Amino acid sequence: MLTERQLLILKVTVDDYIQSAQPVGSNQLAKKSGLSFSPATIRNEMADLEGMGFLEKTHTSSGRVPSERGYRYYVDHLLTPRRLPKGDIVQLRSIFEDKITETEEVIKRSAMILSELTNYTSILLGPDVRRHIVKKLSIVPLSSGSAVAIIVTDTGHVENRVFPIPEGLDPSEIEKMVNILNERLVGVSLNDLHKRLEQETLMVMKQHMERYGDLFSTFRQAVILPQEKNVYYGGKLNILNQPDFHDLHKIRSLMDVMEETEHIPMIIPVGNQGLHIRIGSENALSAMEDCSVITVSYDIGEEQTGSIAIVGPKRMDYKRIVSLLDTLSGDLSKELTRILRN
Amino acid sequence: MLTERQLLILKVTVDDYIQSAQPVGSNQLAKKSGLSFSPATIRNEMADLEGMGFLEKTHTSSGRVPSERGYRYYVDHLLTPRRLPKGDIVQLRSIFEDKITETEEVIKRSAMILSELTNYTSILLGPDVRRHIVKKLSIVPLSSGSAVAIIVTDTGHVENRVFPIPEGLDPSEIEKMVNILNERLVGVSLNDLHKRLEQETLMVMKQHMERYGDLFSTFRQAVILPQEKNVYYGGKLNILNQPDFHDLHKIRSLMDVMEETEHIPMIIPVGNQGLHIRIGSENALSAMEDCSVITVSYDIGEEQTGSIAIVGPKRMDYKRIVSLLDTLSGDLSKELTRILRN
DNA sequence: TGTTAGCACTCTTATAGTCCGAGTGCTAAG
DNA sequence: CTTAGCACTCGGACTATAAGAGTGCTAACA
Repeated sequence: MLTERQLLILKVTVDDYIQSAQPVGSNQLAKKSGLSFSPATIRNEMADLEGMGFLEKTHTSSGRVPSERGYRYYVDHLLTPRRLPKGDIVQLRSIFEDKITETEEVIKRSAMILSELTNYTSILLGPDVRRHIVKKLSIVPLSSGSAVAIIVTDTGHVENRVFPIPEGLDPSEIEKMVNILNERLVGVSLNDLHKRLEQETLMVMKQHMERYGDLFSTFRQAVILPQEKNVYYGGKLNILNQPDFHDLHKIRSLMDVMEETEHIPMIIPVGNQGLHIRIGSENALSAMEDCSVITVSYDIGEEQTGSIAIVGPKRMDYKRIVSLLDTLSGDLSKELTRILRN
Repeated sequence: MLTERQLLILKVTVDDYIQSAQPVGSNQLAKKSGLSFSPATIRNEMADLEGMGFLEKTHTSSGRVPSERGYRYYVDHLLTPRRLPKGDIVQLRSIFEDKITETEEVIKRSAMILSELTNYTSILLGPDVRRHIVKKLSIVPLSSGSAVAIIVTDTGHVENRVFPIPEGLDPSEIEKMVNILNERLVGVSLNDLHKRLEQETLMVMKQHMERYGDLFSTFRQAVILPQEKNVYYGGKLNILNQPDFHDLHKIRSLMDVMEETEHIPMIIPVGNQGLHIRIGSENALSAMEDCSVITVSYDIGEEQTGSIAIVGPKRMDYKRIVSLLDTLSGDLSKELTRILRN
C-alpha cells in the first residue's frame, strides 16, 4: 500500500535521521540524497507517511522524525543488509586471534570489541551454567571448621564455595566422601545436582553413615547455585556518548536496569533463536522505552546456546548492527563449538 | 592565627554548604545557624576567610563556597567525629548478620551497604591475592587436549584456568604430576608460585622426565596470575545522583577511571594504613579533581590488609563518612580475621 | 575598638519580547 | 501528477528588564 516512492522516501528519511540525529526536512533531503523530486513533492509524501504513522513531527513546523512504527517498517522491509567494511571484520576476527582456550574469555572479549565497534552497550550471555555437566567434585579442607567445595564442569567452568564442616572430622573421612560424591554425581548436570544430592544424602543416611549425612547436607547447601549470572558487558558507559540521552534520570534508571542481572531475561528473551529487534516500547522494561535492543543467539556445541544483545537508542544504526551481530554470532558459534570439542 | 569566631564561621559555612550544595551567604547563615553575630559581622569574617584562601566566591556578589584549602582545614581541624546514628549502625551490622563464611562475600556486601548508606561510590579492595598461600593444586582433564588447572589458597580463594595439554597424555601421568606439584608447592605464596614452578620445571627436566617438563611449563603459563583484581564496587551509578556532577563528559571520564582496575592504585594508595582523605586536586588522577576520596585500611588476620574507599564530591559529608569508615573498618577487621582463623 | 545598620552596587536567574531560519501546508500554475 | 510560490508556524538565539540574594563599604553605635 506504500508506493515505491514513499518507500524510498521513508528509507532515506530514516537513514538520514539515524545518521544525523536531526529532524529531517524536505529541502535538506532533496539536496543531500540524490532524490530527483522537488522538495514540495517530498513534502507531500512525507505528509502522507506521517498520516500513516510512519513519521512524526517534533513540533508543528519541524522536520520529520521516524515514529516507532516507522522504525519497525524500516527494519522489517527496508533493511538491506550491507557487507561489513573490512575494518570491522578485522576487528571482529581479532577476538579470536590469540588462541584462547576458555569460553568465558572469548565471550568477554566479544563483549568488549562489540561495544567498541558499535559505541553502544553490549550484553553477552554465556551458556546456561545449569546445563553444564559435572566433571569432578572435590573438597579441600581449609581449617578444622571449614572447607571449600569445588565443582568442575565439562566446559572447564569452576564453581567454588566455602562451607562449614563438622568439627574434628578426619581428612580421610572427607576423602571417602569425595569419592562417594564423584562416583555418583559425575555426569549429572548442575541443574540436577541439588536434587541428586538430596537423594544421595537420604541413601547415605539409610545406611547409618550419619557422619557423612551431615557433610552431604552442608555440602548440598553450599552448592545451591547462586543464580549463576554469566553475563558479560561491554561499553556500559557508552550510553553517555549518545546524544539521544541527556536526561540523567533516564540514564540512571536505564543503567540500573541493565546492571541488575535479574532483569536480563526481560532484555534478552531466553530461548529465542535467531535475530530479533525490539524497538522502544516493544521492550518489556519501561526504562528501555527509548532504546532499541537487537539480540541474536549463538551456539556452543549442539546443545547449548548463548545470546548477544546490543542496547542503543531507537535511532540505532540497524543496518550495521545487524550485519555485525550476524557475523559475530556465526564466528562465535564456530569458535566456541571448536573449543568445547577441542 | 584564626580567631575562635573565624573557626566557628568557617565550620558552619562548610557544614551548610555540604548540606545544601548552595553558596552560603551571610544573612542566610546568621538566620539558620544560631550564630549570635549580625550578618555584617559574618560578612567581614567571611571576607577575611576568603582573603586567607579558605573560602571562595562563585562570582562577585555570590555567597561563599569552601575552597579546597577550606575543606582541608575543615577536615584537619574542625572535624568532630560524630557518633553514628543507630540506623546506620544497624545497617552496617547487617553485613554480618547471616554467617557468611567467605571473605569475598563479606567484602561484596560491605561495598553494597556502604554505597547505599552514603549515596556515594564505594570501592573495596580485598586482601592481596598474591600473598595467599597455596593449599592445594589440581588438574582436571576436560578432553584429550585440554585441562583445567585449579589452585586453592588458604583463604578459600580458588583460581582456575583452562590450559592445553599435550595430546595423548595418560590420566595417570597427570595424576603423578599433580602429586609432584602438590608435594613441592603447597605452602608457597601465589606470588612466588611462578618462580618456583620454573625451578621445578628445570629440576624435572634435568631428571629426564621430559613429558612432565612440557606439562609443567604449560601449567606455568596458565597460572600466570591475570593481575588479580579483587576489587568490589558499590553504587557505581551514585555519581549520577550528585547535584555536583552535571557535565556528562566529566562523569564519563570519572566512571571510566574508576572502572579500570589499572587505576585503582592511583585512587587507593596501597600500603597506607589508617584513614586518609584526599580532596579535589590532591588526588593523583585528573579525572578525580572534583572528587574527594576517603580511604581506610582494614586487617585480615595479622598479615594481610584490605582497603575501603569512598568516592564522592568534594562537598562530601566528611563527618559521616569518616565515622562510617572507622566503624566498618573495625568491624571488617574483626569479622574477617575471625573467618580466616575460623 | 569591635559591631552593626544602612545603602549602593553586582551578578544570577527568570521572564518576556524580538528576530531569524528552517520547515510546513496549501494553492495554483505547469 | 509535479512543482513553484507564499503565508504561516515554531524553536533557538539574543536582548532587555525586573527581582532577589549577596557583597563591600561607610558611618554610627556601644
